[in-house]
Amino acid sequence: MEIEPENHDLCKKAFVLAIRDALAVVSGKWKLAIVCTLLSGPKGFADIERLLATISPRMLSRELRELEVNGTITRHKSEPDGKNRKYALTSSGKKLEKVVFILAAWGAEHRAESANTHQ
Amino acid sequence: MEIEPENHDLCKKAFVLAIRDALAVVSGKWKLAIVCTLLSGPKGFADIERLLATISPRMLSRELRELEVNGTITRHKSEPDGKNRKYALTSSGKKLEKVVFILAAWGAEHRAESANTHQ
DNA sequence: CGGTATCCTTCTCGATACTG
DNA sequence: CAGTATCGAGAAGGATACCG
Repeated sequence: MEIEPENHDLCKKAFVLAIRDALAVVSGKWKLAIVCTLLSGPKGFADIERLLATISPRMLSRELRELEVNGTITRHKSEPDGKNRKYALTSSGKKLEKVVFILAAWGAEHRAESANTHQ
Repeated sequence: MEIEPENHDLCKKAFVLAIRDALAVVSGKWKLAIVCTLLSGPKGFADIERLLATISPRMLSRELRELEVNGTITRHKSEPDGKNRKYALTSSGKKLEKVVFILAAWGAEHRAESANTHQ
């Protein structure tokens, strides 16, 4: 992922693809929130549901499925026999922590800056 | 923006607000792309339209307005008399460059990692 | 506990045509 | 050049109820 500064065209194919991949995870009302809950370790459906408080089971189910499909989390049975499942971040998913922090840092700074006569 | 590692609850109010602010800019099909085109300097409507190639004037107009409202870009007349306008990043908008790169870097890594039997 | 099924509303985005 | 107006399709999201 090298981008030459003088090349104004950040719309290079690889760059655009990368951005799109990232946004596929980052966009969606609950995906990042779910990732955040999993940063502290694997969780069950009900755990996440409780942490997010206002999410409906339908949405949680859908978002989990999408995160699983795109390789951000895994779903596995916690007991060999059991019905209990746990969701956990993949190695790639764990690396989202950095992204989340950068995003939040910018968001906070942006909010502060906009507060002062938006300039 | 300090977050204690042992505190699993990244759903803290300030953190969530920051994330939401960031996503308000980052989400939307064209917003980040527009920001990318402006990283190399102020541009006119038609310039951006041409760089993004497939965007409709309606969407460009809307996305520009939203970015302006949320303090990411400014719109100003380039000539004192003129009708020509230029869009430019605010200082806060310029700082998005870092975010974009981190996002793209993660996206590229994620894509590569998912390619290998998704683990 | 860990989800699905159904239904409905709203928001997003694109196409196309037109304006000062 | 720099947009706005209108329309319509489809995706996103929520409420609620129910299932193994």
